[in-house]
Amino acid sequence: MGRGRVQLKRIENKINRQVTFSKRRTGLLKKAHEISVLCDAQVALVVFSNKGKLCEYATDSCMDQILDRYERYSYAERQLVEPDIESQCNWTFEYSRLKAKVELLQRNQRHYLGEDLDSLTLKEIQSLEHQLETALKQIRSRKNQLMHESISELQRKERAMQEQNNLLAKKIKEKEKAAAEEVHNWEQQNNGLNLLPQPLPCLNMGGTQQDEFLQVRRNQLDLTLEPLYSCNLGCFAA
Amino acid sequence: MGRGRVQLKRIENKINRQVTFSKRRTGLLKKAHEISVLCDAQVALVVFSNKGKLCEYATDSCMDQILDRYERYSYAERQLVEPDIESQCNWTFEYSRLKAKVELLQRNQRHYLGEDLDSLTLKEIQSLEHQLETALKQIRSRKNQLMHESISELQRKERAMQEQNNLLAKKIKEKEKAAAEEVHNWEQQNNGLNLLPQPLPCLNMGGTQQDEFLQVRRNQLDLTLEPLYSCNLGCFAA
DNA sequence: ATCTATTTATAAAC
DNA sequence: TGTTTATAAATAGAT
Repeated sequence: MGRGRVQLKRIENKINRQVTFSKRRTGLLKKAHEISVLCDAQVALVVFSNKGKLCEYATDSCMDQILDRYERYSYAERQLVEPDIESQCNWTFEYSRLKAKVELLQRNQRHYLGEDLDSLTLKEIQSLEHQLETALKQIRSRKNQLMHESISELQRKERAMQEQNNLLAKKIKEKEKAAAEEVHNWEQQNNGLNLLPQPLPCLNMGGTQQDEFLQVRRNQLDLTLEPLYSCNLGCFAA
Repeated sequence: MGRGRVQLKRIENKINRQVTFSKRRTGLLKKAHEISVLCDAQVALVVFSNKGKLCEYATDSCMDQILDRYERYSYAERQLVEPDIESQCNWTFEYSRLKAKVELLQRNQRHYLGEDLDSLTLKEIQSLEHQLETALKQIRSRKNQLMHESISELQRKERAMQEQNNLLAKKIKEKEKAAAEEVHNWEQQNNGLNLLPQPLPCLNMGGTQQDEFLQVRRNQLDLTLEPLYSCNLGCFAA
């Protein structure tokens, strides 16, 4: 929307990116609010600009409530078997243990994402770098594998479709031939005696009769082929 | 947008509301994705229809990460009010929520370390690769910073030590000079008369007396210098 | 789901 | 950031 068509691709010009961000953020928040009101939906929207600035919208300003609901909803999906059963007495301990674990994991995660590095020593940083390099190698290897698989699959499909196309082309030819023969029969039945005396070129015949005949023949062919073409297009469209 | 102007007010007709919801939800998700890509922003969007159906969008499919970031971001603001207050009754829920969180974090961690990749789609793998590349850039940048700091620090130390060395060298020279003068005095006091008649070369004198004297002088110097050298070495070793 | 008339959103320019 | 304007997109209502 706007004077130029827009490509879905990072805007490289920093100024433009910032301007567009600002405008679209406004639009996005507006639309979030609209759907929330119009359709009675509960919406939570969190946006971090690439500079890290936070901007949020939540229906009725209940961000936490909605995120809680979200987590409940998605945890329910993730959790097939819940543990429970822990005896009451060591819950407190278990709970704080888990809490500590979560904090540690989150700290690590931040490091894996290149955040919060100031707390690390040079040695730790180097180790982290090495870990991520190794990980990246494995990830790229897996990516390549998946891409190769995807390519093979596509090639397989391509071959299958090519075969199907050939088959369809063959069918079309057969139909054409059949139609041509039909016309031939029709010629013999209706013009047989008239045509027989003229097997040799007759230069002064004038195109009229011949042309008319060809036109009729074409119309027949067209009518015959039309359903076939439709079918073919249908196959491609599917 | 559309044939009629729209009022920002709950659509009462249930059918229309549902249809509008469906259309606008699509639009909203699209716009969330667009701003995310175009402006390099991180977006998390959660929508519950009024029937309770969940629909979500998150940049790079990292909903949990973004919500985590959000919580960290807004945690600072909340910290004043939050903690305790949970009544016992929802401990069970809290506990399983934490447990699920731990599992999720561990799963992510494995991915960040390049393990357990088979469960990811190509798209997810690519997103992971991109995340790690970004992280690695930041990590390397931090590493460089630390190394530069380290280098500067070492250079500073080097300069300081150089100065100290110069100082020490100067002291040594002074000591040498002092020692030489002492010797000179000693010569004058003890050998003054004997030496005066021999200012001219005496080829047959034999080195004994002179050599002995020099040896004594050296010992004096050595004794004087030893503690100084130790100190100096101590500085380098530190 | 598909089709349009219309309203909105927004890219570019200032 | 705010305003303007030409244009692209979204979508309300109809089918």
